[in-house]
Amino acid sequence: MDQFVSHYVLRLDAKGRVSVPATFRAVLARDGFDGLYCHPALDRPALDAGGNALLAEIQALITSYPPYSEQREQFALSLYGTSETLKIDGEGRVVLTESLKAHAGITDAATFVGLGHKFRIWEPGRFRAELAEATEKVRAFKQELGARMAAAKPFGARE
Amino acid sequence: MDQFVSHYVLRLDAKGRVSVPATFRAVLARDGFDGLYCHPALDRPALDAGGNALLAEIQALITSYPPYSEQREQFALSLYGTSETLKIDGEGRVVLTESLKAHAGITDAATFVGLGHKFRIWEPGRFRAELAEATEKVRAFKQELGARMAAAKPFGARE
DNA sequence: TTGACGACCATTATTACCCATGATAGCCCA
DNA sequence: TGGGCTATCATGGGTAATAATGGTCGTCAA
Repeated sequence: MDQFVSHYVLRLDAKGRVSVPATFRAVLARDGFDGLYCHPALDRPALDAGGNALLAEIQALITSYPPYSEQREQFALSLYGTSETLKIDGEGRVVLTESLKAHAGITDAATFVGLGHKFRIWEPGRFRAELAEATEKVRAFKQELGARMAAAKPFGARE
Repeated sequence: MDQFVSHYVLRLDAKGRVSVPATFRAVLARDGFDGLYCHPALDRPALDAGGNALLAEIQALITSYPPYSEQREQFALSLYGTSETLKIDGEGRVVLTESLKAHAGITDAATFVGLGHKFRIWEPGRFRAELAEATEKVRAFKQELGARMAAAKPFGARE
């Protein structure tokens, strides 16, 4: 598997260390990124984290705006400027910086959530609320979902 | 056969392991997926499971929404975030996580139901009820279908 | 010199891996 | 065509490996 899936709740120890889930570490290793790239999510009290795939996505977003444009400067600042490259120790743990923890409201535990090419880190209580809300909205979309899938692929299509 | 068909009731052992039906394992092997991709069904107390075909379907759904859109983030969260990639042991068994079992109400037995490119896992009692209800609806629908076909075309017409 | 950080080592619970058994179904051969 | 033989499957259990977590001890820098 080369995607981040599932979610895990892990605790921070007295030194602020928290284990990156072993399955996520395996994806990072395959991705070839040494360490963990991490930055505050743009519009949520959570952290985006990942490896080269996440970096590439950010780069694509920034370079989609012309050089020296306001948007480009602002995206570069708020993404690159707030990013951290965290070291992963021999046991697979990282130490989140104070500003990262503050943004997400993380104190003694963190929920790691796979989103495919990247994953997100939440304060567990906030994550439960976010998941409940997203699940609710996704259910409401179910009708549209059927229509979209029919348009995207012919019936019975397989890979 | 490269499709999941038929249904099987299998028991969980004391360690929470349950055998994936041998015929389903054969389909997974052909599909090339190592393990079992599994997530709670969106609008049913059951689990969707499968291999690359299911993963590709989910990926197609998510990427059908524009990057950074709210809908894409919500689908990614409620699908990837709640998914698990379960390992299949040497005897063809998996252990369902607590959250998966809770969603489906599975305790000591599970019904595996083939749905073509994926299959569904139910608590056996709930599955019987679901099947009865579906059968009822299909009967009603078939009557309507017969009436529509009769009205639309002469006898013996084919495409 | 004190506090933060990195490199190790320790512990425990869970998980993955291995072997064993009973039942069943398919097969071969008389 | 009946009878046994064998392969496969579901199931059960023991053990080794791994993950998460906690702690210790230097080292470097403020």
